[in-house]
Amino acid sequence: MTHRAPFDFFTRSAFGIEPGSHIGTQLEGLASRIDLSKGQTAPLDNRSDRIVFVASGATKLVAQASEQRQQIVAFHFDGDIVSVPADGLFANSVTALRHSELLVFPAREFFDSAAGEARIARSLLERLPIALQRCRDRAVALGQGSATERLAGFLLAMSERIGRADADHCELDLPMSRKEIGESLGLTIETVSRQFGVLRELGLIKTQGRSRVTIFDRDMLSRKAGHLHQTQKTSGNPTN
Amino acid sequence: MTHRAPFDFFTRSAFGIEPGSHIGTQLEGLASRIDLSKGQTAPLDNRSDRIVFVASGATKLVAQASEQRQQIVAFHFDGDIVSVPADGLFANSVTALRHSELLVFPAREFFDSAAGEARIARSLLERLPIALQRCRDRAVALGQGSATERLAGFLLAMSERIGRADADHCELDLPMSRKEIGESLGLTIETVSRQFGVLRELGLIKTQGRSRVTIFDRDMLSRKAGHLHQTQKTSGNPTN
DNA sequence: CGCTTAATTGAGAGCCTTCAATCATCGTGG
DNA sequence: CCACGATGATTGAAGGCTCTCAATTAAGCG
Repeated sequence: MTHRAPFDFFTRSAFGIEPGSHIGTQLEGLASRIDLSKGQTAPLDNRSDRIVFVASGATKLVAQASEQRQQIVAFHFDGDIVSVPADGLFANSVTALRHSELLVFPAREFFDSAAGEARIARSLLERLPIALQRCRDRAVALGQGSATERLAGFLLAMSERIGRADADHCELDLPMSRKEIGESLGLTIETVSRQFGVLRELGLIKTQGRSRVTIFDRDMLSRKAGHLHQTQKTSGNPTN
Repeated sequence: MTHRAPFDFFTRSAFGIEPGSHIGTQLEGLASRIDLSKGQTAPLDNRSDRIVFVASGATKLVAQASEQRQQIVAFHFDGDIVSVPADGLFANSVTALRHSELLVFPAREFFDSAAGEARIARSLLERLPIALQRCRDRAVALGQGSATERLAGFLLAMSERIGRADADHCELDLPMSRKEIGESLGLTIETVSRQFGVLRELGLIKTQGRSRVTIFDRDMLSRKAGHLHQTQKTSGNPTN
């Protein structure tokens, strides 16, 4: 990738605008390009909000309360846009799970520019509620779900984002360690490992090596995750 | 309030635009006005996303996995904008904690209109990341925090949104029951009650009746919540 | 003032965590 | 290509925190 390839990918893939357009150059002026190798943390100024575009790679967004206690708030992959707030209740940071290329924007200026361009604004208004919904689903899982349910839900979510569906079963190469899965689900390494064992013995998944997971029965896994199913969906409420 | 007062309040307070403007009428055409009394659930069509504006009152956004298991995803108050997705992993609903006036928009059309109006787009791009951040903070609390930490964090968050700060201490009238607090924090009624007791015996709060809470020591409460404090904030990282 | 519902308090059970040890994986060097 | 070492993952046993079940007390409304 040349030095400006990430930005072109950004404008095109994220917003469907051609590089070189007025708004494109405007946004490019705001961007800082960052290259992270595995395990590196992006040097973000935590005094104001940032918008980070993951051009390639895989990253984790980490919230840190104390030195010892940290939680992974979200994982992000190629083409994802991440909203990274200034430190609030917790300190936030973006760390690469593998080599990643990022574009970093100051949030305020980015939104100022984006708001004036209908196409970009529309795209952001499309993406942000999705991120919000992902976060809510996670919050529900963290609040209500058992360890097994959390891991089942995690595997399903990951398979939808980075899985390779192959007929009935689905292959998955997890770019994160058990420790990181645990930090994302609010569980310990050991519990995560035990739950992998549970799902394995139920015949729902197979694991090969540290990162390869094969999902045999998506539907049953979804049931184990405590997710809503067709039969139990609230029947259409006509008003509105 | 007259029948169109909520909408005028909506355009003005949420976006700073005057009623009667082109975009104002356009949005008004999309809106359905809903009046909910305490305990009532908004009759939302769960087949597509909605945007709900809480003109007055207090509401809870509930995610329901099964009949028995439901979690409160967020509370909303006067002037809040709520993004209510179509049923995904869980079914979503909006229920009034007390009498509330809502404006309901179909999300797609709402965003289509909003994207073309820089002022509105900018305002939404301001609000959505805040909602996202609130959700993330909750997710961290649910994933990592003990029962005491969760309640402490909850009380702080509520005091910031609906508390009356009075010199050193802060008074709070909680519009939700212990059950609803529990459903929001992923705890049982009993545990919530016990944690109120813990915070009370620590001298951090006082409770009067079912809903009145007085916070004596915000700072200590914040510490109990496991939140980041000035002394432990990561020192400014200059790059970017 | 009495009744209904919500909140508090107590005792025991279950799930996850913690601590500890063993095993597997994978990158490295021979 | 294999052996080796380091790190990550798995497995086991004991303890703690929250949940469950049950009873009592308090609050708020008619």
